[in-house]
Amino acid sequence: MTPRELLKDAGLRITAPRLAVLEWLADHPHATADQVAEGVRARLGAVSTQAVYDVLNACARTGLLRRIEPAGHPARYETRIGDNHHHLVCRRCGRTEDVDCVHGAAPCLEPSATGGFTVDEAEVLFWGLCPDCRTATKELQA
Amino acid sequence: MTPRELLKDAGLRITAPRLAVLEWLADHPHATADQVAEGVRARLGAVSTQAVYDVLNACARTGLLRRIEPAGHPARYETRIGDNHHHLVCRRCGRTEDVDCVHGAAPCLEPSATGGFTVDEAEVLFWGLCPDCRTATKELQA
DNA sequence: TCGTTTTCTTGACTGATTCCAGAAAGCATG
DNA sequence: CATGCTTTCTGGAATCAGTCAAGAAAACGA
Repeated sequence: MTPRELLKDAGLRITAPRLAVLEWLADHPHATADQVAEGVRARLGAVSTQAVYDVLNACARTGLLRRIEPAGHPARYETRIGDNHHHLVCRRCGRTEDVDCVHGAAPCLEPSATGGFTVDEAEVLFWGLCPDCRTATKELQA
Repeated sequence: MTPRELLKDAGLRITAPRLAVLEWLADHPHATADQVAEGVRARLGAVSTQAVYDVLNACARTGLLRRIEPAGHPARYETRIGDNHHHLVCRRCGRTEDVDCVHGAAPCLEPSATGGFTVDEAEVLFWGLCPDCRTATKELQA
């Protein structure tokens, strides 16, 4: 589906900032709001920060985008949705990559005891160092 | 081990704020920095916010405390460490509860492809609504 | 084309957390 | 049990990601 169709189906108005955000994000997964704003401005010229946040929030709310919020790092967004995959996050730079599920379909999706909670999502985050940061850290220590 | 011994073994100086934080947190798991500060002040009198953050960071760094940072909520701390258990977080109020691992020892600890990352932790967070917030939400809708 | 509704702009604001400089402990040593 | 070095605490300013609010501008159903 094109971004245009996606917006329409989600009941959102079709605007230049929205199209630009969705298109740019399709080519640059796991980008931060800041990076999205930069990318969108490169295409459209001036776009307010607020507009970018509005678009990201509206799309995340309607399921067009998925938001990942790794502890200690700004949120990142991706257009790959619908398949519950997980993420690999670099502790140092926040770089994020997709990880498909190991144990088949839905791993760890069932907590052993919900304590009365109504669970609607299981989030799995793998923490570590990306290749670049590993190299950088080693050099620091040497 | 007493808080005193824990600090000593970790190579941290034994100070009133540190003892108070560890003791209070042992009785109040999953507390936020704010709640910890309040609890500590109730015992010791004036303690700066900064001191509380310093203690929490120092203890988290040396492994005496575990920090949980649910997206959109302030960080929470707990003294239950060493057994890689997971958490159940309420989307609405941030209330956090422990969840033991379903699939035996280390579930989902192995991503299918690390993409060059060095993984050192697998974090699993279950999102949902706690009993109180579920009730509150229902009432709102009614 | 019009009027309603949503979205965008600008700018101020918030909440959690960190940075900084100096004062006040802790503790290994003599 | 003094001494001095080092870590920690205080107080206050600053940061950062993100939100709130009011008015202007654009979308789209009729």
